[in-house]
Amino acid sequence: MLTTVRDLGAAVRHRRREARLTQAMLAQRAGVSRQWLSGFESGKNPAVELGKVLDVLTALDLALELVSAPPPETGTDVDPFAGFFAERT
Amino acid sequence: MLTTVRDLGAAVRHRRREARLTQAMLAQRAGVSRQWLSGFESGKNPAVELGKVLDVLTALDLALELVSAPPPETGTDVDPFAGFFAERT
DNA sequence: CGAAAATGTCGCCGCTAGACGACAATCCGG
DNA sequence: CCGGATTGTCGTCTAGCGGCGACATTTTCG
Repeated sequence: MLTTVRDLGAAVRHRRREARLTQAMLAQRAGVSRQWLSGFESGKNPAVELGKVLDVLTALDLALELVSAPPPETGTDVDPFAGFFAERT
Repeated sequence: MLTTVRDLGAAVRHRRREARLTQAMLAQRAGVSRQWLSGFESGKNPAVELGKVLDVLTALDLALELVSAPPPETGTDVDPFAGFFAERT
């Protein structure tokens, strides 16, 4: 489950290597700069443009799925409609 | 399967409404501006920052998964989670 | 129907991601 | 150990994202 930019970057790197592609190759296929890809895979920039990321994923024949994340709260709540009480800080 | 910023935005909007949150509320919880959220849900900006998007997803108890996307050619891949959210036609 | 809430949109502006070129640092095979 | 390939990083510059405030529009509900 991917919740951070770092996770996503690492996953991409893993996948790229499986596909035996260099950063330069993938970058070109995805239409981004090699340097950008380098930084993204390292996850050092939390503000990477989503569009570019998706371009890279596409170039790797990958896509995203939305999954419900484990609520911080305890237990086994299988409640899709959870969270109707306002949490305020 | 989410391959575009638009899809992601639409999914977020859907989810937000299910959670009975206004843009303002969600925006605040996620630490983004209301206007930004408005634009993101409309998918009009392909260059939204991934970090902010992830913040919003987290605020909605959602996360991302990487799935292999069917290459234009080749066989039909199985994706168990297809249609998790309503697809915009 | 009318008022309030929710959402969309505009202009202005600061900030920084990203492109590019160049170079250092690694990695890796022969 | 050496040479090429791969990757990381550093400047510089530009474009455009995002925050904010204000207003228009749409939706909701009494």
